[in-house]
Amino acid sequence: MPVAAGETLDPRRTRRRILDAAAELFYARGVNAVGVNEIAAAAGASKVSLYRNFESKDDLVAAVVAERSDRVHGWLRAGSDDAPAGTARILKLFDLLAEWFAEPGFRGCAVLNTAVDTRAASRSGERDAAREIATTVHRHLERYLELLTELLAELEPPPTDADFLARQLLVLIEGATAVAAARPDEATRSLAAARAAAAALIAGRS
Amino acid sequence: MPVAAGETLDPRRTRRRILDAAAELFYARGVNAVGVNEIAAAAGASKVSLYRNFESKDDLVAAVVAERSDRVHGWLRAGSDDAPAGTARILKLFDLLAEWFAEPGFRGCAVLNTAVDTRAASRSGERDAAREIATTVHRHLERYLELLTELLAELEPPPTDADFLARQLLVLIEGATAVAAARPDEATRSLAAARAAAAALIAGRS
DNA sequence: ATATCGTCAAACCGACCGGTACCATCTCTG
DNA sequence: CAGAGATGGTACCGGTCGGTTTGACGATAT
Repeated sequence: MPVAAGETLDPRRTRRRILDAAAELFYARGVNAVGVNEIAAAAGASKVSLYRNFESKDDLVAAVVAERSDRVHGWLRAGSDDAPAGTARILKLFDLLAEWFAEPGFRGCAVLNTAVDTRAASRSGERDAAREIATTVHRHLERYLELLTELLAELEPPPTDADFLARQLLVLIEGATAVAAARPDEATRSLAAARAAAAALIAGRS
Repeated sequence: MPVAAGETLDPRRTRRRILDAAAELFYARGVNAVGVNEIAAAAGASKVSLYRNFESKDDLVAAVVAERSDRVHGWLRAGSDDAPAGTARILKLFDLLAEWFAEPGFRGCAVLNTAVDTRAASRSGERDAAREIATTVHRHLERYLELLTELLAELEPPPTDADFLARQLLVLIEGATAVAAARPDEATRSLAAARAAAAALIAGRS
């Protein structure tokens, strides 16, 4: 959820501004509750420019969620490799999430929220963009598993059931995110519980 | 997610049919993707009847989600008290969820999904119904914590940190639900991971 | 038989939806 | 300077949204 450091803020590039405005509005209010007119206005762009850069609203949604997934994972990887390898590095992920959850505009995992918003379309394979969104969601979770599996492999001794343990940690992360989104006032408590559970599971690995 | 046994199926009561139709459509496609016309048609009722029974669409949504929360918790309590008290009864919750996740129309937790669908409205306290929805979501999670705390108290010896442990189990449950909703093909695996994590946390309680 | 109640279909309302056409403007490149 | 391309403003398209109105129909109870 952090603003990526390396990206240019407003180089007057229309597509960039539209993507940023859409990401913010979609995250705050949901894909279905935000119209293209409002996105264009918030981006300081015209609707024509929006449709010159994106085939459709669904296409814009797909682009936004893909970028969001990239940013989340880039942020997690960048933020965790400071910590010493091993258990500390895994628990650092939870500390990073704690920062995010405490931010004012926190509304849960943008990727999974978008999956919920577009749940109807992404099933029966109607639109290309809808399927693209579903693919991004799948990939988002898989990248979580990849990251967790890598970090688990750094343990000494490495766990024999790294895949299974990684999935448990993923469930803890997404569970804490979902509960925290529904109860922002208890976000810190839910994340602390998840972090402690992660530590206990790692310590008791087989 | 089961059909409640004790309720009359179709006693020609209009309000009942509207609630059932709305619940099904909302769950399958999301609150924002279903219009009142479609709900009335699916219920075999007229739009006038819908608006005689509910003040607004938001009011209907609030009624649907409240009923859903009741049904879920009634189902979990009824299904778990068959199992012997102790660890088995807690793990029985995960087995019940496993059945649910395997059903064809599974789309995640209806209550949390609705919270995501209505995330914009339920914040700034605009509509009464929107706040009612937020309250139902809060209560839904609290009932989870109450149930888990009760079941944990039955352990021998009871855990000293039952509240904290209950929150960990809640995170596992909702995490597994969220991940399973995004990846129905891996729903069973995610839930198995959550169940094993729950067992480990309970076994290692302080 | 009359009155009441809930129901129905259909037309209708203003607002907004996603998406497009048209044209004036601006800014880069040559 | 000239031309090309991207941009923005505005009006517009058909369709759907949540919600209301009207008037008739069929019960049920007095």
